[in-house]
Amino acid sequence: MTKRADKPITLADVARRAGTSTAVVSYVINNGPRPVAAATRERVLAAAAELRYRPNRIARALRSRTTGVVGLVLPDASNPYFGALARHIEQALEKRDRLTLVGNAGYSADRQRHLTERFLAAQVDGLVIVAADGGGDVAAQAQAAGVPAVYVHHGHPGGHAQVVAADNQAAVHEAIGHLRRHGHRSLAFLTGPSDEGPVGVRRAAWAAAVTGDPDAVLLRCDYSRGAADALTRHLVAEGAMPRALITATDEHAIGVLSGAWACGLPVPDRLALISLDGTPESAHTAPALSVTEQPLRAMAEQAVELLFGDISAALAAHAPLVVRRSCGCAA
Amino acid sequence: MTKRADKPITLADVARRAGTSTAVVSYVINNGPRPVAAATRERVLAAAAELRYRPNRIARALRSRTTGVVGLVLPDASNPYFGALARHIEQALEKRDRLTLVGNAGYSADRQRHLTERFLAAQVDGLVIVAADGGGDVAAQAQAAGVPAVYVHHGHPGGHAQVVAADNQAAVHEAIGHLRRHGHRSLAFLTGPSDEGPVGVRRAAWAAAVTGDPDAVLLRCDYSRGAADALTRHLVAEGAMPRALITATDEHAIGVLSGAWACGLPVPDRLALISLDGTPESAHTAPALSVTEQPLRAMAEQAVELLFGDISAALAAHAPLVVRRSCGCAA
DNA sequence: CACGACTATCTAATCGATTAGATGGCAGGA
DNA sequence: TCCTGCCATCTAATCGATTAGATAGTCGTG
Repeated sequence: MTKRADKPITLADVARRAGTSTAVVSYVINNGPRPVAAATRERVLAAAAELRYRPNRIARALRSRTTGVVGLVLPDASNPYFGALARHIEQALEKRDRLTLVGNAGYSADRQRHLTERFLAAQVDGLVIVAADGGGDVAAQAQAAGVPAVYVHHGHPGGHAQVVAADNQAAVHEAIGHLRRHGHRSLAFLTGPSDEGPVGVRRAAWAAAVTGDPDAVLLRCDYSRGAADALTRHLVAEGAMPRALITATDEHAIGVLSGAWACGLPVPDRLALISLDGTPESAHTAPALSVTEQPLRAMAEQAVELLFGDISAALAAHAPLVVRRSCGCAA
Repeated sequence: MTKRADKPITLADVARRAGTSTAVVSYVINNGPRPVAAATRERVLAAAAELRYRPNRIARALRSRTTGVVGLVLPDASNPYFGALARHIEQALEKRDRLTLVGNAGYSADRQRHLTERFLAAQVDGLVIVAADGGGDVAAQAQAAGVPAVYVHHGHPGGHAQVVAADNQAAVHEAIGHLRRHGHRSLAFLTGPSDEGPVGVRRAAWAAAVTGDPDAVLLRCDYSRGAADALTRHLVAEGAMPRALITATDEHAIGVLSGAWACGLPVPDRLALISLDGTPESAHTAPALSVTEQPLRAMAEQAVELLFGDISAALAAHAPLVVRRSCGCAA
């Protein structure tokens, strides 16, 4: 990266121009902590404007020990669920005048730890962690350094950091209830390879609700459209495709839709489908997905409030059932 | 945000523990600029490890005038195209040991400018700008402050910042050629409300290729699935739906697919479709979209290389045609 | 007219890491 | 033995903003 050419304007430059000390300039810029005479204030403001002075937040951060920057650890921003969540978190932080440092940790505990370490070195004021299955307790790592941290979407079992998540159990019950009202008695469930995190909660809620049903099938594949697509084609070819399915994520649901289309399996006529994420994606698939909609915005806002200590505990937000076409309801 | 409780370990603490001056500790931590005796180096390293010393990058930044942080200005991270691009950019920066500050400017020139201002105050070492239609020339704003900046996806007309974009014109030609080989003579084009940026290039390339064809229809709607969905339903209801369509973005294509499904219009039989983005989304729609695939990763890497001065000009990257189902080709 | 009580400003220490210049010690050559 | 060089290390200035403590003016009152 090319070196910056001209030296930037400093507080001292403005002070010189306005004929005051650096202290009064600082008082003017920050409206305090001491008052400044109106006339002087004018001169300072004018000088700052003329020189196009821009306060150096790094210097301020060094002195005040707070950077106004919050770190956001994500699994993968290109997954629309996490992308949307990230966007809402960034917005909630922006509203509080904080900047957001992001990092994608993928699904690796190591990279998660490494990223957190770098954020801590950068002196972030706080950390929002969107954890994937099986990471370490990075919030503890941050808290050991005196930096507040909260989890969103997925907490660390045994850790004592706050966690913001939707009420997944209620969501699953709504989905199951709805499909049963459509007359389905046997409900399959498609989830990821492990049972950690909110996805595990979802699976457990399903399992509890279908105990006693010998036909209740548990399917698993990676969290990707491609994997769900392939699995669907395979099941259809084997004649083993269930008639009603709940998917743990939209990625799964979209992959199933794609596989079903490729096999000529009509949805919802031959396959009723409800997904448990409800990202904005789900409204415009073919057919449109019925979902329980994770309140991403509310979750993001709660996480930030928690981080700032504005609230002391997160409420499990309700994930309402949004009925569209894939469950079998009419348009 | 709660204040941090215990005072952090500083270089001076390590020096005291190791029985040396702060200078040697610094030399050890940074491997230079002066050599340190092996025995001393050991002692310093040991002391640092015992105290769990973590260098304060803010202090380092103040002194060295470089923060190791790059700002990334996005329109909207929850749009999967931008989300995926953001992810690749973050990764390319990470590879060079830089942290990424993100901000979503929406589609507002004002918020774009505001965000840039904040990034500059935070002393970013550089700026990667993914601009939406109609923003101001924020790269110029950065360069005036001596901070290098590059545009990705969309440059600013008249600005003299570097721009990384795919070869959209070639992509459009490939798409048109492919649909013509399917026997379509009349090709419609769906784009956004304005003709700025790469989308404008795409539209212009289409317009040039279909001059003389009185049936070539230009359609416009907002960059959202919902808008494209609604437009499609409307056109089908009016009997005005074209038989072959190129969409400027995947968002448009997905909306069209969704609308077509809802109207019972079969794709590709009654509507052949090619989209010009080719995000990962497009592989798992129903039916799978044929696209010209924007080389997001290559674009992200070029942008970062450009920012660091590793290359002096961007090559318009090729956006290959990926044939799937929506154009009418068989699986 | 002088003194306390303010008000408006200035001076200078501070945050933590970097690094040029100063210093001390030891080896080898004259 | 003394000097030159070199190596390892130390001292202290520096980056830019913040802010407590010191210092000038100003006003009112006894």
